[in-house]
Amino acid sequence: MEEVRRRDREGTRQRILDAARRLFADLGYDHVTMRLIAAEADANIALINRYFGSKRELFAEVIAMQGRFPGVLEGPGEGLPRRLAEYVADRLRSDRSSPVMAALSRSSASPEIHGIIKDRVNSAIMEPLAARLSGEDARMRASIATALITGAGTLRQLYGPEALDGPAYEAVVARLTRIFEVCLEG
Amino acid sequence: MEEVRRRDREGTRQRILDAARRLFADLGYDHVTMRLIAAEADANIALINRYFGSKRELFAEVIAMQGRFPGVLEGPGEGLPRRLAEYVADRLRSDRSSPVMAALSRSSASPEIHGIIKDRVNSAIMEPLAARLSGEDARMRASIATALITGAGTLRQLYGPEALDGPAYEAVVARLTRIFEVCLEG
DNA sequence: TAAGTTAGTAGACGCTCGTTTACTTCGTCA
DNA sequence: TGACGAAGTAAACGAGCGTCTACTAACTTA
Repeated sequence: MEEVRRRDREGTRQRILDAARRLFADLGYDHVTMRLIAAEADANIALINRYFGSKRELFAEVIAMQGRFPGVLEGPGEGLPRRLAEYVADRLRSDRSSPVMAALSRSSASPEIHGIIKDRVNSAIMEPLAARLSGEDARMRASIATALITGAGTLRQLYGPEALDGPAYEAVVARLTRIFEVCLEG
Repeated sequence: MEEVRRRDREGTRQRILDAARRLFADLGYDHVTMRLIAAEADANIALINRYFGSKRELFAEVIAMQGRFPGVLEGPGEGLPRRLAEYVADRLRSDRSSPVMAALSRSSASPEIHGIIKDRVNSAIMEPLAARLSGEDARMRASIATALITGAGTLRQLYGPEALDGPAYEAVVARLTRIFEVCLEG
């Protein structure tokens, strides 16, 4: 009954990348082991380092994949607080929406990859957000918004999908929209 | 020149506890090793488990120590947003103010201590904060405030003490105060 | 079909982790 | 003074980690 494995370099590479993205998002950098990635990808552990060099470089490649977040920053400026609010509310109830952001906030305490995370937060959130803001202290306001976004991830991790299960989705979005308005206005 | 160590059970226990509090706040649960705690406390590694049982139980004892945060929630209700804003602004510039909170947000991805952290966030922040709020969705508003507080810790960890070094301290506090007002009002 | 390239595999390497055991030394009190 | 309890110590345990090497077997090409 043993299935004979077909050789497929690109396919195997992709399976490893997919498994790593899922696991890093769920568990964070430290708690994902090479053997766990290999098992989840149904691939041999030695192939991970052959295709990606090291665990650190694999994480860097996962993080470099664009998540959904860039979509939030596009579009008209007036709807930005609302789109940020929807993004945060989505993250709070179902996690799967942005695995890259989840991996970022779950791995921020690992010194080995600190630079990778900092660069990605800078280039994907902080800088594009600050560039959209006018008035003084644009970077400060962008930082507070970033804190709220990442904090939502931590909260979700702590309490699970039912972190905010009481109120209706629309009430959460409305509250967050007003907060982001106050946060971002010049 | 070798100093002869005096036997001092309580003193050694306290040195271990202090070292653990510092290290857990700086590095998070996973990246603090028993040997690191022993070296920082200038104590033998075997004494840690003799006095505290295990690394996990030592962490629980560190977390159970009351930090400065309860002071924020006391006092008149009208000044609450301002006090929360000052607390968050303090955390963003100098870290030492609340080691327990720092340890919490830096260890939130460790499944081994998930229950400890969740219980502490609940009893020290979420529930007392929600109890102070009137109107509907008190818990939702408390959760958003908690997300902002913990997110500030993550930001601080990512960017260091200069996370918000541009603007004046007062400007940061003013902005955060307005955000917490919008966040908490019924 | 034979030779060469390369995807895939098994297993070990050196290291660090939390924890534990066996032991030594200090201090106290009969 | 001598015995005993306890504080402190050194070293090892087994397990898990990321990484690497030697090997097998599938596909390609001449």
